[in-house]
Amino acid sequence: MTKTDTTRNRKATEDRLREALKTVLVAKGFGGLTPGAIAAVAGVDKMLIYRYFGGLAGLVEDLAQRPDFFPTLEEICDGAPDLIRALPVPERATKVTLGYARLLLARPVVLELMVWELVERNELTAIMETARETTGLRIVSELFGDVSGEGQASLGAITGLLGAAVTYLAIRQRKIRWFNGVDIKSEGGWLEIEAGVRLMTSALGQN
Amino acid sequence: MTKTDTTRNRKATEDRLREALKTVLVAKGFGGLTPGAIAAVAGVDKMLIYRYFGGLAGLVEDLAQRPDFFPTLEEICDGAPDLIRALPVPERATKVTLGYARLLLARPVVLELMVWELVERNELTAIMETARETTGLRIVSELFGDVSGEGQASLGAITGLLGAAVTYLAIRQRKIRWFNGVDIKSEGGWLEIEAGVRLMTSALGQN
DNA sequence: CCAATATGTCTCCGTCTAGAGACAAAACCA
DNA sequence: TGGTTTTGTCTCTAGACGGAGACATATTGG
Repeated sequence: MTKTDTTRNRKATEDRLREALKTVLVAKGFGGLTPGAIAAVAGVDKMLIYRYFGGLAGLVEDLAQRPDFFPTLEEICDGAPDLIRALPVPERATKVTLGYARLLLARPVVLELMVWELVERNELTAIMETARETTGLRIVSELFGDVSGEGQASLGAITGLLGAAVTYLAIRQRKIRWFNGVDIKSEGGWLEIEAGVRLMTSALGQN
Repeated sequence: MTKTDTTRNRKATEDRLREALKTVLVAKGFGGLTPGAIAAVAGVDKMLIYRYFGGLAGLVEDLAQRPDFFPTLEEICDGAPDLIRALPVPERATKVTLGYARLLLARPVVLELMVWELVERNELTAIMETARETTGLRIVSELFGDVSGEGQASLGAITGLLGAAVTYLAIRQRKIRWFNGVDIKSEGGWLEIEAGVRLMTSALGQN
């Protein structure tokens, strides 16, 4: 008889801890991410975090390395990368940038980990950072591999600027509504941003 | 006889604490910013932070509200706002964006406080945030007040995107060298970024 | 059915923290 | 000079933290 009970069930307990990790991250931020807080939310003893995951770092790493955690190429393209690749470069860059932004806005846990990367470098943030840098480069090359020699500017710098901008705004809107007069917590604000991105990408791919 | 001694001199002690605050902020980040750590660097007792500044919040506020702390309009324009205002919009936006970025890169303490704003909202970050939002808007209006109706995109969204991008990259380069294949810790990387900004601003002001 | 193992709880320790309060000594002032 | 104020140090409390270890109980396998 297979166990689906919730008592004395390791898998279920591990899942409770994983869920509690996300809850605590969003509620208190990474600064309040303590074994005691997670265990309290999960309703178990904090010692199980050490026994099952080797500690807090192991638990976070387990979460961050799930394939569905960080935005993927498929998600950014809404499942149809070929449709995106067929677009002219300015519209392609706009769609990808905003698609990425929308995904980030819908993933508060990811945003919290991305802030953590900006604050300190430890075993956790190092793992997340290298993983995402390589996948990020792959996504750019798969979506813009045909673009080359944008005047004096490299492809990495251009896509990086767009990605940096929306990443910053997505992170910032968690705590602060206004940035430079734009309401980054509202749908209208992000429509303004989309128009801005469209304008700034309009010069792309015209060499 | 005026006191310039360092013992039993309140003003000198206050300055030691102010300097120690900056040292600790850069060395340990805002997470390690404790009264004990600051007092240890300053070589005085932590209780003086409470007595002279009303606590840690007062000390940080004292630092952040110095007029020469955050980048000003004059600094961004390198002392000649009129020269900047006379430039065509694309070059103006490029120069201002990069000038702002260079100032941030040279001010690690400011960067640390800006990360803090992204992480949590407390009495300190609230003060810094509102102060900088208003001055930021003023700077944009003074430098780009003549620009209006950029197609569908608002001025705030465009300058906001540029500012957000370089702010994120400046914050990120403290801990992580690479972003999207660009070495944001090197001068060469920032020259790439400058070229990218120039390309993206080239469509501005052509309506 | 009984022993071995897996699961979960509990207590304990050493460390760090913010901050109050008592105290000592130097400076200032009448 | 001697009292008052300012400047600085020291001790103390109360709480949170990571994490080790002992312990209790449920499950499983022979």
